[in-house]
Amino acid sequence: MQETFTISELGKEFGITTRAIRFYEDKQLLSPLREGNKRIYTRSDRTRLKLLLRGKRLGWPLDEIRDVLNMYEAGHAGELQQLEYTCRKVEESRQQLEQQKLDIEASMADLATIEKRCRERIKLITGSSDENAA
Amino acid sequence: MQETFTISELGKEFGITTRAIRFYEDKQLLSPLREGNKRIYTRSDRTRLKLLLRGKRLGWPLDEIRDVLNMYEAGHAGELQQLEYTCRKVEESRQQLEQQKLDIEASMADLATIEKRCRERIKLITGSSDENAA
DNA sequence: CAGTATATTGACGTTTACGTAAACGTCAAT
DNA sequence: ATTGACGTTTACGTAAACGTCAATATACTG
Repeated sequence: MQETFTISELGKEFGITTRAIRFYEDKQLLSPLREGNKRIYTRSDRTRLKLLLRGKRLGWPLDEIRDVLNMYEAGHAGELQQLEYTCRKVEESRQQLEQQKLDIEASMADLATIEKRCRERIKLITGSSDENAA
Repeated sequence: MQETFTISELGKEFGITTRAIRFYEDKQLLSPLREGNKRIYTRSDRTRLKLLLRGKRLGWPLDEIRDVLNMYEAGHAGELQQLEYTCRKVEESRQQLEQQKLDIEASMADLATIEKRCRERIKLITGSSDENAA
């Protein structure tokens, strides 16, 4: 694996535009190095981006994602206040995830019901009658 | 349980504004009856709203949620085309949910790591040293 | 050295999901 | 008769999350 990446490499890898990546930087979710004025992304930056996109797939707003991302570093913080704050935030996120988990279970069950009904009706139509036979 | 509901009843029950509920109607996610020009919501409408909000907690856009909601009725459809289309859509949604499930597992694991680090550091600070003792 | 590819920074446009206010109707209670 | 709580429509505003130029710089490539 490479040590560093360009913006377009990351864009291709994750299927997003460079505009989006710069936007994330604007919103303080990334802070790549500069070589001249070109952005250089480390493997750590790449990981942050990967985590960011995971958060997006869960429908989280960018500022929440930013907070979670910052917890990774805050876990090493020196100040008690900061550590305790992070702990609380972790709990919040955990609860959100639990709720989403429940929502997923429920949705899955519903989809299963729908699909079953569909398949039964399809079988009824295509199987038994001659209505549409050539 | 009541047979019907007013817009503000539903608003209160689910902690959303009436403006939001009307907006969902505008976007074809709800279609309450009218009594005069006042909206009357049946229990079925209420269920749709509940499912809608579940979709929102999963970060789904409203038009996707609308499609899923419509599957409930499409499951009873008469046309083969429609039934097969619905089946495909169900599969899509199922895959999305699977992906979100994976994302949740991964996020949970990460949060656990962060919390562990935090608690260890906190123990180090509050437990051993006299740095901040009165 | 002109051309192509890749990068940059603005600036403005767009979509989604509502919020907010205006202006009005309806009905019950004071 | 008016006040207050609820409802309505219409219209404009707004925050988030980018997309879409345009103008510019830098680098390599034939």
